[in-house]
Amino acid sequence: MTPEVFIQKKAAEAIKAIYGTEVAETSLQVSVTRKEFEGDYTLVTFPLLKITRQAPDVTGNAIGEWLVANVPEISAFNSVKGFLNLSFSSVYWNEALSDIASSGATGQLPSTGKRIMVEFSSPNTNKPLHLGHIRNNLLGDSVSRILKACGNDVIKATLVNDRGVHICKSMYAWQKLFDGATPESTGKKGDHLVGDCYVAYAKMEKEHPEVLDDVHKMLVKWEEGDPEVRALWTMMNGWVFAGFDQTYKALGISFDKVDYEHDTYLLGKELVQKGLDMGVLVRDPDGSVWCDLTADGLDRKLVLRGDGTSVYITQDLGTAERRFAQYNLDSHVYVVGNEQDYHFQVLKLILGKLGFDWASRIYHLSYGMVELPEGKMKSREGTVVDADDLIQSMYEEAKKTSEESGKLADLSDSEKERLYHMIGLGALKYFIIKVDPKKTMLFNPKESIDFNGNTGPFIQYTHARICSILRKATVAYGAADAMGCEPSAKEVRLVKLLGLFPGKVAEAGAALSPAVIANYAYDLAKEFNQYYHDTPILKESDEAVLRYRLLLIDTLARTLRSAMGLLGIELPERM
RNA sequence: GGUUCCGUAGCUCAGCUGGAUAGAGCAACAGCCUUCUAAGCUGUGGGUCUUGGGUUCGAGUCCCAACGGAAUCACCA
Repeated sequence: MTPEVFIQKKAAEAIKAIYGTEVAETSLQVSVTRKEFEGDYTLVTFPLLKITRQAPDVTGNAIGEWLVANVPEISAFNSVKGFLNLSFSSVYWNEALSDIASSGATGQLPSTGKRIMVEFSSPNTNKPLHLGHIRNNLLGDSVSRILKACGNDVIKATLVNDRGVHICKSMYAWQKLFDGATPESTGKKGDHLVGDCYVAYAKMEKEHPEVLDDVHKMLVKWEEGDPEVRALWTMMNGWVFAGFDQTYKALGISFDKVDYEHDTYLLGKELVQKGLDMGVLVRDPDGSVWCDLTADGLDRKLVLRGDGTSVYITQDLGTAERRFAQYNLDSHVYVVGNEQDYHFQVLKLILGKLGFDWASRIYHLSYGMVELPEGKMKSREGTVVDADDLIQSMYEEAKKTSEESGKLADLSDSEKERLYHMIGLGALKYFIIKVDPKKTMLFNPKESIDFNGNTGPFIQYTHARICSILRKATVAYGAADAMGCEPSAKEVRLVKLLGLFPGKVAEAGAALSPAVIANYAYDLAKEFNQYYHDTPILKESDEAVLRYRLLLIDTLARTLRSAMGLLGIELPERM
């Protein structure tokens, strides 16, 4: 039970005892006491004045006195205007720390028995990944971890967009202009080589618009299974996949289930027939099939062309149906940019009309674009921030900063490599993930991502500091040592923060927002650094206090690891 | 034009289901390393929370309108 819920319960008892009125526990407002005031938690008494028919202070004092007299955990109170500030006893905080320490501070919530699929990344195979994809990948990966911590069975899925006009364009340019170049012959990463083909094609089409006809012919041949076109397609996609794998590996991202569009693009047609039979969909005279959404405030939406071929949404309908059935899903999260808000609105509506009750349990995690100071990234204008380049430059930055500090001279080269990668990636991931997903965010390549202040490396550094102390400690300690000390105000603040973790995990899961966890981890790290600055730990002569402090910071380090782990960020023991 | 999202310090961002004097970081300035890691800590300056109404004991938060920005409204994906 959280302290807030505990107070709600006890305050309701107090009101019943004093005023003889039953109030719903959940209607009582409890919050953390602002630091300018004495106390740990605050009960807002304004809403109760209707019941008590007394002035705010009188009401506050009456309830406060009852709580102190009848609830051992509550040791003191003061009432300021409509705010009743309550202090918990040291014993209460010591038990709280003991509980957290013995549970391991993992942030894992009890099982819900639900299975959720999270689809993210879903790249096109005609160009390398860029910063926008990084945001998608990090959000998807982190939300998967968070939903798992919320007690769900999570399946990470991606749908590779490996067929269609876009890849034919790259293929066409390669045939015409690249003289048999391969990743091996050019030393270029496969996805980048294919990306170059795509750029070359765009240029070619601008000068000779007629080449588009050839590309369409190529697409028709692909659909007919023409061996030559298929062989080229297989080869070039292979290059791209190899390149993507490398980038995913560098980002520390993986999938449980990979779908390919060449397998799924024909799905959904049976569903369209079902919709027609149900009368949910209508066929126009030209043979095209539509869903009328005007009653829902939207337009008519095409779901099948007059010639019987699918459009984008057709396969999405079919893929969703297949996934829910095949995996017995309870819900499905799609991590897709907010440019597709309309698409998902339509998708949910149509699936609902087709009679699937799970349609309401489809969630579109709609995230904002990453913009540069000069505006949107445009691949045609060469203003995209390439994922591989960015990861590499973060590594370089981390290496430079670490070498300047000179603290790691005794590490082996491979340990250093690992550490630089961890720090560079930590900086990048945190930078992106700390921002509320739905907001458009800004990235300025000229001011490279910071390593000071509210950043990933700050939290990593805090962790390394704690580890350094724990390494030097010569006494053993355990959860029982939580009881051995009268905690200072700062220690109480830390324990209070530690206790928030499970609630933050739940909040982040409900909101599909890893940013909640990122900001929490920062608060923890910040609070620790202040504590660290003016509270000596290893020099403490009272052994009971020393053990208490070691336990406290150890629990802190564990919580930081768990929280940052949910963001896919590792914390080093030294840096 | 319709729909959706956004607007908080010079810049990048927090602000939980409405609660006390709106918070961090960066940048600027001033301090703190013979003391557990200075990627840190402390302090100073910086705000009519876009604007105007409304709801109520109480609004950055909820409602309405205006202004500003973004996305989308394809027989593209």
